[in-house]
Amino acid sequence: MKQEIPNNITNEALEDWIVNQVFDAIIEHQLPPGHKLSEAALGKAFGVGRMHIRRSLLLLANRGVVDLHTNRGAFVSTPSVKEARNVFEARREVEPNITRLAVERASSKDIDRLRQLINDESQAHTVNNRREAIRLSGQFHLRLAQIANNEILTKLTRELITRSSLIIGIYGTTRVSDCRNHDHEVLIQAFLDKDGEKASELMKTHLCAIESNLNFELTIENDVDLDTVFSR
Amino acid sequence: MKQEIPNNITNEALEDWIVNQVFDAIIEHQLPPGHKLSEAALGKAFGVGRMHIRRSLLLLANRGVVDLHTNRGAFVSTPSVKEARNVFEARREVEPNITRLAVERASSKDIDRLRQLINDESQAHTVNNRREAIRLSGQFHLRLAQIANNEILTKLTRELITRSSLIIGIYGTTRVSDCRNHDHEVLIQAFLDKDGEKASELMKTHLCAIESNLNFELTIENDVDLDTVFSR
DNA sequence: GTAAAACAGATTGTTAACAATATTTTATTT
DNA sequence: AAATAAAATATTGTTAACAATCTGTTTTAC
Repeated sequence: MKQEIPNNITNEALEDWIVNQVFDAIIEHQLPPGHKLSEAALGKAFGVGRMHIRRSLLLLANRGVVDLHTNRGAFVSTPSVKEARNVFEARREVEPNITRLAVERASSKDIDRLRQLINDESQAHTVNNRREAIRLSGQFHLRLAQIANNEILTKLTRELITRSSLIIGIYGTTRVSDCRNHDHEVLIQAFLDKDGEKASELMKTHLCAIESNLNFELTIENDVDLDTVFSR
Repeated sequence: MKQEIPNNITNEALEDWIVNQVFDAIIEHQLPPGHKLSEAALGKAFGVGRMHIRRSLLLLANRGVVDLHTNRGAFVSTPSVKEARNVFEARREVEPNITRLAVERASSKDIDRLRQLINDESQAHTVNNRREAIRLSGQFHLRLAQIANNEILTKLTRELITRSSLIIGIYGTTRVSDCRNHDHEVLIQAFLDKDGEKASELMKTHLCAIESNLNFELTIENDVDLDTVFSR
């Protein structure tokens, strides 16, 4: 059973789409850390040639989601505890400042859309959609960078979010984003008050809270059938 | 005349090496912004197959150094004024914090190596080696992230430095890094005093100074022979 | 004479076969 | 029976040929 590729997809977007599919599967614990990603199996699962798979794997490696070993192939990355700590330290150094910028530059429409993201995330939690909740939580942080209106900062943030999502997906406890939902709401208030300093502080403690809820005990998973993972 | 490839280079490093060669050529104004990078010409210049070239171009595109257009090829990126502003805004938001961390974590040996970099940069200026001066200036900033001892922050910084170097290479006035050399020396003093706040402030003003020395009037260059550019 | 259309050339995108390397299985020896 | 060695299998890396697309030129029509 091969995955259905969306119609009218451009060549360039195809590889991005594959990248996201694989990434989501990792977040959902369907592809455990260290799992071998064979080119042939992926190609068969997605119904595309090896070339596209190889390019996608290169992009995934560039994002730190998989590790490439010469002549041995690609493996789902297993972020070390140290790397996880580094990612959150980086976020603590970067995102509070971005949040301050975002407060300065946010329109009322921006704030509305932030609120919408919070609602969607809440919804995902009530239906126990773990992947979607993690994704939306990341989207919230990414949106802040977009509001700050700086493409470079947005790209940096996206990289941090990607790594974070991987880490939370692997090491996060089930309700980790749930108990944080309130943080996002308080942050909204700081936006309404145009209080950049407050928002910056809130973001910092928010990130500390997320990190403190990680659990670094790995669960070993069994065999995986790529065709099953990528078909629905 | 094809470029000589270093002996005993591993497959993986080959593409990184090509990436750096192309990047250097762009910094040195040998490859002007907007210039078409044909796969065949590059392959011939480096004496490697198209596959390696295509992978290198993908990596360069990922770094924002070249733009890829489907069915049309790769072109040297022309950072817009807006993008240049964004890069420096991003650096102002990120690097002062990294500098503060670096001050907290720097050993006396680290400080010595920073001083060495400043000397090398000075040397490059005296012999009018523009590319080397830009590279070393970037190395100084990168070293700060390494001293902060966080691989993620180091990677983010490397991306910012890469984009910056491209921008300075294209828009920078000849003596831009020269008059900034003193800034780096003052920064060293803050390191010796273990004054993280001072260092953070100095970094911020330093970055503002660099940005204010950019000149956004493009000079149009003529034809380029890749074989000549990449051989010496 | 200008503009549109058709053609020729060149360049990129894709596929498939081949080569090199790693992994697994089998066989042999102690 | 365990460990090592050798062969078979499978996987990745590379190359080259082919297809699709674009670019520039020439031709043709108005």
